[in-house]
Amino acid sequence: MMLEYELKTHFGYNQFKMGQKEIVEALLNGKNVLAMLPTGTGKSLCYQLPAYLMEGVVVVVTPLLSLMQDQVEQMMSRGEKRVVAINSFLDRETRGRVFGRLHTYKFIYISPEMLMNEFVVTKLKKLVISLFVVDEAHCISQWGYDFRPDYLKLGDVRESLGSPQTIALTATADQEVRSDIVRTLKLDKWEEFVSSVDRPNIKMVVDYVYDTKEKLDRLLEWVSFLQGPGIIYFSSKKLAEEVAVILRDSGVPRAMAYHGGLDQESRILIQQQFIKGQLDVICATSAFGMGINKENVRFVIHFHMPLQLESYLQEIGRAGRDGENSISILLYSPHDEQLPYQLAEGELPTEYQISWLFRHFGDQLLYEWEEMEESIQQMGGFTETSWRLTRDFLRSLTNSMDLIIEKERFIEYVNTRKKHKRKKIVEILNWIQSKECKRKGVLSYFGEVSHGTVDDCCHVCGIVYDRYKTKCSDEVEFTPFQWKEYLRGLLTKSGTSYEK
DNA sequence: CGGCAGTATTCTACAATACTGCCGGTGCCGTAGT
Repeated sequence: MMLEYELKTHFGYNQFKMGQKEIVEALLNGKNVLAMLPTGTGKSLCYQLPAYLMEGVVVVVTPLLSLMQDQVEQMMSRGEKRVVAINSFLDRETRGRVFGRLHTYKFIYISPEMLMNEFVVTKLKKLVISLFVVDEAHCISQWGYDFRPDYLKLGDVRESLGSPQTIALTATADQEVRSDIVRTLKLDKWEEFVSSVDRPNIKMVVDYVYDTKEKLDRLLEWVSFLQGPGIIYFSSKKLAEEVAVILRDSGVPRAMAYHGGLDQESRILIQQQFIKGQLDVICATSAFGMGINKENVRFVIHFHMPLQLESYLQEIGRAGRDGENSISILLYSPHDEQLPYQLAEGELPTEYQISWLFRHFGDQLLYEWEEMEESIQQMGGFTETSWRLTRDFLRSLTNSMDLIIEKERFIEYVNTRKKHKRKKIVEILNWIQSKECKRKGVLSYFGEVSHGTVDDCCHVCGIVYDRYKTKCSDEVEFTPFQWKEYLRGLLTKSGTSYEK
């Protein structure tokens, strides 16, 4: 009753969406919360509403500056002026002003990296923090160990802020990731709200092809067959660009590539054009997605397999936000898993690189190596990510440490991480190659039981492909599984099996 | 693993083939600031 009134006053809604009220109540009862809610179900309301009923400021940790910006603008347009984003976009002058009147804000959005800054933390300590929010909390587990290590230190920051009441929000996290989040943030008592990851309106297809050439042919067939708009995911920026060109040259003029190598301006432009319906197809890398709210995406195609099932689920989850039927297609050809393996390994230094480092620099690693950083990275052939991990390790060394022992410890850590990454790839690979219902496979990975299948579920259970056929063009006839016969013929002849 | 670019090779000179080595995805921050 009471809460509905507040909901109406602050947000203008008459009632809560599924799951929101319970979370709000738990927060108002002083509990820490880990909430897993599907995207588009109003995650931000879960902390914004309680914020108004609590004394003090809300600190929101967000992974992307663009998300931060979106949130702030959205709140401003709703009339909430006491909101600020603390990030590297702030020029010196604004920064000074912001810190000068920090206590006047109700919502402070901030990146994990900024929270590592002592000055920032000192300032935050002086405030009464009613709620500490970690948005997209799966980033802790997915990025924290190597890509953005500051995510892993959020728990320490939280502690130094006096362990304020906390809510971690995410859309996709299996049991392991959820306990990772809780452990990292050092939540002692917490309540979990986990809703199903199943999206019955998104149909799942794995399309097994013979090689890359056939994969490209299949991709073009699918794109001309399927109703747009759609997203095609690649693990290569170059290929994403190339396919966008091919599509534009072959009857899909409104296709563009999107990846992290583009400058900020083009990224925003392409994203906006897609959202506004001025583009039909986006050829993207994993850079595309977080925070993109487009209702009517009709298909998601994976040209390359993602590095883990969580990513897959998150990426196909960008389809069918409007609840309408949508289709996801993963193209798999034998040995495709090699690319994920390579990418995953590139995040970590090899044992050889670590040994080389110790052999060549010995005691220097305790003191004067930082001046030679660049050349060490170059000479040792460290990737940007693997070097950062190595560098953080070197920085943690002190004079009193035994280098041999520390080296072994580091190698062991790296091996554990490597094993974990390989396991993730094996899991998605097993799912790809399994002959079971695809939905069932994904759900059981997330610890859920499939609630029975409908007629239109996945390529194993059966799909009415014509439902996803493009409506605005008179395409020639398309037989979805004709290629299978062709493939079978090929394989029988060569005697190889693509399922091994 | 597969694709690609650059170089080497090849039965005399242009153009095709072979060999070698490398690459492949995600994003904060940076200074000084009360």
